Amino acid sequence: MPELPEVEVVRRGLERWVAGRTVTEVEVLHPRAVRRHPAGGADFAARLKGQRFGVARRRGKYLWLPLAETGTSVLGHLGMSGQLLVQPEDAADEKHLRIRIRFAASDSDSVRGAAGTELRFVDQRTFGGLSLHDQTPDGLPDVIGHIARDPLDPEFDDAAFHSALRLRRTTVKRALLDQSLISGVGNIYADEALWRSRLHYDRPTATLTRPRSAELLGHVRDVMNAALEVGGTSFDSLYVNVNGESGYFDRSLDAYGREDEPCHRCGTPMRRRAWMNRSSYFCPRCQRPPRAGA
DNA sequence: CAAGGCTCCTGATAGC
DNA sequence: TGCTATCAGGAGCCTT
Repeated sequence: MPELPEVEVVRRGLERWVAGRTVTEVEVLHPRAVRRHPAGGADFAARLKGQRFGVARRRGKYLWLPLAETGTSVLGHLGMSGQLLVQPEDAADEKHLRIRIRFAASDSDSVRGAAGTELRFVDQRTFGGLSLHDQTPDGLPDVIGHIARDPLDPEFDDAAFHSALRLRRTTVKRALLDQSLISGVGNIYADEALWRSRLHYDRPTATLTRPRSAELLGHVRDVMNAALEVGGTSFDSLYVNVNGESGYFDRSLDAYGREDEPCHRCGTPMRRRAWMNRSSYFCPRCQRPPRAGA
């Protein structure tokens, strides 16, 4: 389940292996993978052919590859199970291969070690996809104008985030998952940051003091940076990191998936609650629910 | 307009 | 063994 750190790892892999390469052929193998491209798979392939990729960019969980000299970008979202893989052209197709992008083998294609490789979008559950969009003047694909800056963005405005929390009539975990308030936080890291902050997921955002929201934001950043450290190294190895598997989940989770296991802080069994068609994991002792009607 | 709920999808797993 | 039910979840879209 890729969240911001995993997507950033993928972005770095794309920067290393794909930037500067020229597309020669595009195969769309599943229509759902281009459903955000209204003109359809054939149009997507035709318009991409012959274009040269610039350096991959990211906001929250969205990433995009600007096409040099056109003012358009290939926008990608990995959804729940998406992967972008750089594979040798002769490698067997993955079971859930959805889109294949082949590159020129010309002399101008000077990405070190990338000769004979192609870019593949693989996605089991088909929540993710690729699409082509015009860019706004600030370089953002036009369809993600509503996505807020993410907490690792140097221009993220902490004070504005706090003000927005105070104004909202919602609860803290909903706010963390609201990509128009803060982007890049998914269910897993939301639970982790709330656990670290000793905040219950149902606490109304309007009750958060400035120090509390600052602490929460700090923990969100800590959790993401820790995951990035584990997954975001060694981009010289083709197969390891372009797929965004950080290995972080197995080792370092304090909340997510730990129902009935002892809280790493106080030993109380962790609980799971059905919440918004998914789960919230929390420590009933460290993360006390808000008073009814508070 | 804001808030919250529904829905898309496939594979792993549990239960009978 | 083989079937069915349940769960996982990002974010666009719809309803209230």
